This record gives sequence, structure tokens and C-alpha cells, in this order.
Amino acid sequence: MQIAKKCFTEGLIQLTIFLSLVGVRVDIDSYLTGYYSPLAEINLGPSSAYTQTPFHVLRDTLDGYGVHPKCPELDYFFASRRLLDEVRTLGSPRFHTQLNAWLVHQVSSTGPSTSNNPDTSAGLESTENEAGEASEHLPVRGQDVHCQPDSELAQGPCGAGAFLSEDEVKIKEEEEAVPLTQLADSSTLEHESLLEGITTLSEPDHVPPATDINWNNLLSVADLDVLDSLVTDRLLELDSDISSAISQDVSLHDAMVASVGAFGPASGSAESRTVGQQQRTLLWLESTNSSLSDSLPGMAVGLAALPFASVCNLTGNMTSQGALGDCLDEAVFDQINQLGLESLDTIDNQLNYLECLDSRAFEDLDSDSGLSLESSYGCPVSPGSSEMSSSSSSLYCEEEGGATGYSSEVDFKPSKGIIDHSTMWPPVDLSESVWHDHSYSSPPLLSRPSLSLPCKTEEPEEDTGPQLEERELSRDEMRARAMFIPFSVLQIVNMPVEEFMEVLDSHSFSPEQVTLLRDIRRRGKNKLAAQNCRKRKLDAITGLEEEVERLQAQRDRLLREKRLTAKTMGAVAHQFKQLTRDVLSRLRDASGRPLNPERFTLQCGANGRIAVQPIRQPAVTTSAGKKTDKRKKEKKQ
DNA sequence: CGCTTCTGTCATCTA
DNA sequence: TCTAGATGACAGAAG
Repeated sequence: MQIAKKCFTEGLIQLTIFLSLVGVRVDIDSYLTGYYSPLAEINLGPSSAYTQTPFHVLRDTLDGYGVHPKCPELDYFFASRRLLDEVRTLGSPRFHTQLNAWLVHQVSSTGPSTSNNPDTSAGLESTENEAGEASEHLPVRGQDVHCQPDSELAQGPCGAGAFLSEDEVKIKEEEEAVPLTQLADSSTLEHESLLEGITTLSEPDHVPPATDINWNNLLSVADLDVLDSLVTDRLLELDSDISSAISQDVSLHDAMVASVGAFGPASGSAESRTVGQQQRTLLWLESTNSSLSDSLPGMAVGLAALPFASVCNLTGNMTSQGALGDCLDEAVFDQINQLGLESLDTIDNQLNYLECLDSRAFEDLDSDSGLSLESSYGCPVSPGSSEMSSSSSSLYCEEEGGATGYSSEVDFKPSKGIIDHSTMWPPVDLSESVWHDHSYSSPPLLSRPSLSLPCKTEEPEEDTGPQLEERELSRDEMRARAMFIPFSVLQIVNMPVEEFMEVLDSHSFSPEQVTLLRDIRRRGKNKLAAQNCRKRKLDAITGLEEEVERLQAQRDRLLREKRLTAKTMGAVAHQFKQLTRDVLSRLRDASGRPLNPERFTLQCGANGRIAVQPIRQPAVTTSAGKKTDKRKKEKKQ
């Protein structure tokens, strides 16, 4: 599970990078907390790929601090704003493919000790505390403009600025003169150069109040009207997508989408202090997105689904959604098929059994000791076993009227028609049971004076007639005959308890006869019970075998899906590497030189910000690894 | 003759 | 307490 989650996270990072190229900001910090340490943010300027939306600032300014940050309506409002902005961005023919970023750390040839900040070498190990401290110095803009006052830049770590080298700070100081308002209002913001973005982003003090007016304009009521329909449709769509595609416990609560170009690089707020406070509040509000999403399941899922819908569309359409859908479909259809087959089998069994009964209607007169034995007794007309008492009573009258009390033709012919109605087992099994049952000889045989010796020969249908006489008598039948009991074994077994008791009382049997009658009844019922029990056992075995086959098929299917997913994840990882190289090739360091992709990498940090992290020198790790290996070897020795 | 399968029966438990 | 049903175990017959 962890491996799968890790793969998922990696894919998420890759998606974040990818979306950042088109100006969509994805906040996945909460999800990545368990795997990646929060990173200092980068990407400044008008064309920054990770430009934070100013809605959080608006939340503070418009709604004020009186509104609880976890207010669902408030969160929905700002989320709607983000969605609207996303729609606007999508409507633009241009995409912001140019990334501006702070050079987080420049790896010198001698080592990382040249940096003022001792945490620069920490890289990924930078903690959230640092991010939190940095957030205090962030400008009010609320965007991913991670510029900060110069004075504070030199003080210590704060966001991306925490990793700025001295040279970079100097460059910023020299280029402070660039007005940020121009950047904010200019339509050519996306064409700003990287260094320009850096310098502008390092100018929070020049932010005019006009930018707030721009924000207010962006939050016009008309936009909200348009937004409602768009958001509703989008949420519904994405809600269904994410619910179907991600059925597992994937908690991407903080996924957010924001537009980049429309809001431009933000010029910072007037005062860095207030900026820091507001930004801190902003960050705190962001951090509560998880809980907000919990309180607002539908909307949270919808918001979270925004980037994930892209994920599914870009990478995992087949693997996640399609595969799961196929799985569910197959499982459902398997059950439906089973149900349908069961019902069909029942019908077929009944039909087949009727055929068997027709073919053997006059054959196994005494072979009804199977499941049908109970209902087959002496009921010439009535098909139900519940009517056995009345039918048996009439039969008793006939029997009592006769010499031996057994009228052959009347007794067993009708009983065959009763069997098919009362049986609950498949025809094959029932036929087998009837075929092999010899314990209860037919009443006509009992009625005959001359009894054949028990030879237990199974007579087929064509043997009906004189050959029935040769059928063997069961031991109980012989005993009953020997004891002059005027009832057949079939009658003794099938008659109800009350009737049986009445027979015992009314016929003034001797104790031996009563004992024999009880034994015959007990053995007869137990024989049927044993037959049923064995049939059930066989059915259970058959059912288990079918279950094994079904589970094996399901296992094979899941293995195929697993292989497909692994293949997709590998492709995504490869794509991520290529995107990282592309991004790094567009970045410049303080001296204007392009970053070496071999020495730097992109890391997703807190609040979805991306930081350029230096790749650790393999020599260090290798040396450490060698040391540890040596220690291990020494310990072994 | 030995093995397997089928069937009946007994003993026991449970409802 | 009795009865019916279920089931494991055993034995005998048959292939």
C-alpha cells in the first residue's frame, strides 16, 4: 500500500510540475507531508508557474478575521474564485510556460559552506518551521510571489528567499527600481525575463494600492454568476470522476487550482509587517483545507478532483478509472451471471426432473427413498406432502381392507407425481439417489405372498411388471413381514408423528412390534437424511470448486491490472524527468547562467510550491555509505 | 486382493 | 422430554 501511495505521490508531483507549466497551481502539500518535507517556494514573477492566488488575501480583507477560517461557505467562495480564474486561464490561447524561480542554492565547487544560510544544505530536510517563519515575511499578495523585503531577506530563511545567496540579494537590491504595478497590469507579463521576475518579486515595498482594486474588479458579481454554473458543472463532473477513479483513501484535500497570468506577479503590499500577518493567516487558512474538505465532502472532493481529473485524463485513464470500472463491472456481472445461472439451473432441473419422472414413472416404485420419499407416500391425488395425513389415512383404509393392506397399483403410481413437486435437488442427483435406493421395497412387493430373496438388482424402466417381484426386500421390510406388521416401510416412515402414534395405539401391537416400527421409522428417516446430507456435501464441494475458479480468475485479472499500472507509473516517472529537465533548462542562476540539470532538481514543497533543490553530491553519500559499509565490515570481523 | 465408491445404519447433537 | 433433522463415523456391497 505504501508503495502504491508513493507511486501515486510521485505521479502527483509530476502532474504538479506539468500543470505549473500551463499556469495551474496545485496544492498538494498536505498530501505530501508524509513523504516530502516542506520546501521553500520558488517561482516568482508574472509568468511564474506557481503563482499563489490572492483569494486568501481577499478572504482576510473582504470577510475579515471575524469569519472562521473553517467556514464552509467562505472556503467555497474562494474556491469558486479559483475555479473562475482557472476558466479564464484556460480560455486564453497562451500558456505561461516560462518559469521564474529563485535559485535556492548554488552548489559551489568547493562545497556548500559559502552560503550564509546554514540551512541551505538541508535541501529537502528544511522543516515546516522554516516555511512557517518564511511565511511571515511573505508579501500580502498571497500569490506564489515569494519575494520579501530586502531587509528580511538578509535576516534568514524565509521561503525561497531563505536560500538566496548573497549575490542574488545584491542583484535584487540593484534592480529594485522596477515598478511592480507595471508588472501587475501589463499584458506582457508572461514575457518577462527570468531575472526581471526575480527582481520584481523582490520588491514588496513598491506595491501600490491599485492592485487591491484590481483584485476587487476580478471579484465582480458577474464573475460569480458565471462561476456558479461552471463550478457546479465542473464539481459534479469531477465529483463523479474522482469517486469512480479513486476509490481508495486518497486524501488530496488541498488540491487547488489558480490562475497565474491574470493576476500577474504581485506586487507586494505596502507594509511588510501587515503582509507577514496576513500571509501567515493565509497559510493557516490553507492548512485548514484538509479539515474544510472533511466538513465539505462534496466540494472538497470536487476541488481536489480538479487536478486529479487531469491526472486521470493524462496518465491514468486506463489504469485507474478504466481498470476499476472493468473490475466492478466484471464483479457485478459475475454475480448476475451466477444468479441467473442458478435460476436457470433451477428451471432446467425441474424440467429435466419432470422428464426423468415421466421416463421412470412406473419403474422405481420403491426407490422413492430419496428426497421425495417424504412426499411420495401414498398420495394418489394430492401432490403436496402436507396432505399426506389425509391421503395416508385413506390409504390405510385401503390397506386395512386388504389382506396385507397393500394395494400395489394405487399406492405407488400416484406417488411419482408428487416427487417432482417436493424435490429441491438437481435432477441428476435425485435420479441417482432414486436409482441407488433399495431400502424401501415397493408396497406391491410387500403385498405379494412370495418374496424374492434380496438380490438388490436395479431394474430399469422396462423392468416394470413381473420383474418387480424379483426386487429385494430391505431388512426392515423383511422384519416387518416377519412381525406381521400391516404397514409398509414407506408408510411407516412417511406418516406423520401423530398418525404414527395413533397407529401404535390403535393396533395393539406387541412391544417387539412397536420397537420394530419405531426402528423402521427411525432408520428410514435417517436414511433420507443421510442422502440429503451427502447431496449437500457434494453441492458444497461443487460450490467451493466454482468459487476457487472464480477467485483464480479474479486474481489473474488483478495481476494484469497491476502490471498495467506499474507500466503506466514508469511512463509517468519518465515524463516527470523530462519535464524537470525542461524546467531547469529554462531557469537561470544569479549570474544569468542556465541551471545544470545534473546538479539541480525540482521538488514540490509546502502549499504546492516548487523549489529548486541541488542534487546532493554523490561523493558525499558514497563516502558516507562507504564508511558505514566499513563499519559494518569491521563489526562483522 | 486391495482400493474406491455408494449406501445404509448408528450415535450424537441441535432446534 | 420427545421428535425430526443433520452429520460424522462405520460397515457392507459392488465395481
